[in-house]
Amino acid sequence: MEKLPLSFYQRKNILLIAKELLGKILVTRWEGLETSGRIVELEAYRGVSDRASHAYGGRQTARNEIMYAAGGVAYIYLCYGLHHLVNVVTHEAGTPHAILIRGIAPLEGMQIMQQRAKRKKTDPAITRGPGKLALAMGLHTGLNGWSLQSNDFFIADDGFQYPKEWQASSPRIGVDYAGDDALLPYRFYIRGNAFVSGKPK
DNA sequence: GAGTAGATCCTCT
DNA sequence: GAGGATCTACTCA
Repeated sequence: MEKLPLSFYQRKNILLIAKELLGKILVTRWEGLETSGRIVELEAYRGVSDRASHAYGGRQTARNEIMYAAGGVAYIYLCYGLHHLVNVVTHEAGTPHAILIRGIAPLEGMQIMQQRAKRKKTDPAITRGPGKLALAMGLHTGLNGWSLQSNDFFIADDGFQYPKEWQASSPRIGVDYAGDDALLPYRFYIRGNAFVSGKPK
């Protein structure tokens, strides 16, 4: 299992990177507790020309500043006041591209995730959906800007690949406010996987 | 099972 | 001062 190199994130084609991230493994190791999961759903946010992106029109604020950094770091922010959402920054420095991780299939540390989620009802799908996923993996806004080359939070490749016919794309979720850009097929997911958010198809 | 209200707070206008 | 890259739980059927 190998950590993805900076060169992987710093390529310019975010849609290609997003597709290639499907099937990769997201790993965190906080305080000796390792949790990991295979990425099965994500969305691309293509910087200044994408109305759904925080950086649309070249906006640069204290919150999204990290999107302008060189690829290979995490962009984590708070949404709706209570959910932490995890993004991977891509492209070279100065171009605010990011990929939102929306769903993973747990591999290691399932019990730790359950504990972190503190669910009333037992729910196996605690890593389905961006908010829950961040909670289960122990990710929060304090980790904004974290390098994915570190040893406690990174994405790895174990050689596994989902068959091409399982990979699908669709419009993104929850971005209706973005007008025509809400229709762009920038969401990539694994067809039929239980850890993909939204209605099963 | 489907539809919806409420939570909750940071960020930008 | 408004609204958001969400989720849960409650209602009604």
